[in-house]
Amino acid sequence: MRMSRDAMARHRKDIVAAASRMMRERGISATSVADLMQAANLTHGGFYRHFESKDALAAEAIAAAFDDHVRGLGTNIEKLGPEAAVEDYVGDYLTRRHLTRPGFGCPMAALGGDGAREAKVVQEAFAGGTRKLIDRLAAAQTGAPAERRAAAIRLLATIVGAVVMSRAVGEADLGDEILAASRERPAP
Amino acid sequence: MRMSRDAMARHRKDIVAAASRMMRERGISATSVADLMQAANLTHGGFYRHFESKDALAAEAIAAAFDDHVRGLGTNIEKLGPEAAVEDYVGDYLTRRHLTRPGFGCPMAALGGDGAREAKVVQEAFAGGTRKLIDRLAAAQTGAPAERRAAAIRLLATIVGAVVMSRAVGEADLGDEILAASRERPAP
DNA sequence: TGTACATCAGTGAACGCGCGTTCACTGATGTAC
DNA sequence: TGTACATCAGTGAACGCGCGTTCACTGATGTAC
Repeated sequence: MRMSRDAMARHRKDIVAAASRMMRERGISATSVADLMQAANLTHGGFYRHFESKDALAAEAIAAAFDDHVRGLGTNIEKLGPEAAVEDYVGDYLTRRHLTRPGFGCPMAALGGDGAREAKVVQEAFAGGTRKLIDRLAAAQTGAPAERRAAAIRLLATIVGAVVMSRAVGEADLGDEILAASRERPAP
Repeated sequence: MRMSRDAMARHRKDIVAAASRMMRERGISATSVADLMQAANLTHGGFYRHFESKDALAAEAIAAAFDDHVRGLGTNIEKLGPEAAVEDYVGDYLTRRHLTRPGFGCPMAALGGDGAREAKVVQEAFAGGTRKLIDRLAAAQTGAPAERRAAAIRLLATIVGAVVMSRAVGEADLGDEILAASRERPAP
């Protein structure tokens, strides 16, 4: 039956939230419309009242994941100051806890590999989210202002690569070695 | 009809080579058995005379991709010496040419994201290949011997992350900025 | 070395299954009066 | 404010499609004699 506008808006958010988490856990194509609608306590038939296609939802889910991720970093910068916040961010990023809970972690580490082969609308969500994340990290960077952005990108590349590799190898010892080596940063 | 042992061995290699390239281009699950058998000039029905399952082939294809990749680096080390070879390796890695030809590039950058959700046998192939790549890079590293392995891992993480991010955003300008920033290495 | 025959690599149709998407239907919501 | 009714969010069956895997069959290969 017809739902109230409020209920519909709530359902839409539930679907995006379920997709944001489930896609980070399983990958985009391995997340079926039926599964995620069930996770949002709905049936799959109603999906197309909210989204034009699965791709359109994927784009929104990824944008939402980046927004959540960047918001966490921003909150910490306000609380701890830029230097300590970045240190915290990297420290949390390169942990076994992050490795094993991709649904709550960095969308680039969880889905960046998929992104290369996704529809343009999905890649645009990656681009927008990545810009926001780089901007935040660059603003929190110390060192010569002209170099802050490049340093932020390099830092992000290192931790994304470390988590992708650690997850791919599936071996606790090799994975931990990769995390540990990436945690040590060479003296600037 | 029955094929000679030589023909069968050739076909097996053709299948692994086709899978190694196609999986890096399309992802593991998006590469269908029928498509890759066709790429190897065979029909899909014969697949199971060679491999127990698609997962078993994926593991072999990834191991082969790492072997090719590591062999290229090793050849360069012998030709140019460790320092110049690593510089060359990183230079080639962080190029638009590498971005756009994943089928011939680093298997970790192309498939690492998929690896997190694959069967154990596939993750073992990632682990084996990653160990070989780290070993080669570490041996070619300059600086304090105790730090060489960690430095190699950090370097690898940075370039893998840079390529994953560049491919995911799909935008030439942002992608190029990520490559360029990752190319500049902070003074040691 | 020659021959009879068992083996088995490759073929192509078929299997069950899950996918994204569509659709007729239901009944509470929102609106026009 | 109350009422009649058009709208449409959600349901669940159905659609065509491609997937990994299986199987009966074919005929060249490899082997036993």
